[in-house]
Amino acid sequence: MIKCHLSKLMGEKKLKIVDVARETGVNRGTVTRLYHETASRVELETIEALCRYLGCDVGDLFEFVDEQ
Amino acid sequence: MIKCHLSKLMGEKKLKIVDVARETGVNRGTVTRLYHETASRVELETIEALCRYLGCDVGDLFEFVDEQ
DNA sequence: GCATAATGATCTTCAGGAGGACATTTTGAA
DNA sequence: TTCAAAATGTCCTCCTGAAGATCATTATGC
Repeated sequence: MIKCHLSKLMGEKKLKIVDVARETGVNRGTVTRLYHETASRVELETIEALCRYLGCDVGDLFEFVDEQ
Repeated sequence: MIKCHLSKLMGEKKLKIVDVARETGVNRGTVTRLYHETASRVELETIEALCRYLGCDVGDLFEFVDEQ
């Protein structure tokens, strides 16, 4: 599965969902879905905005977890 | 921007688009879009299949390139 | 206690990926 | 070189889910 670490990254910086949505321009519903890992599709634009805002790379945000 | 290194990864292994599509179960059109970097949205399921098949992590497949 | 902010949940709209079909190009064997 | 099969590019339709807005509920702090 692909694990999204947005909640962890946000937690480390004590960020709120509204903060991330407001500062990145990404829709709040989208941030919420990624935060709770209920998203199954992502816009590359969204990934870019989050990486830029969080100062991280794609690999920090998403991780491939092999669970055969 | 978010750069997709699928073409590079495929080139290193001398893989064809059909190979990747057939082996991963991902639609050929989707592989083509990622190969030519014309995709703007990705299914997490697709990323998972590609990572598993290529034996790489998400960060190897997608890279955040800051170009302010 | 109350006002404000934050979050969760739901609905509609719509862009674009998924999947399939067809045309064209490339490849390789005869 | 010729021809058939494979690979790729392109176009079309369908359908999912992000985007955006709104409302109800919960949390925060003054």
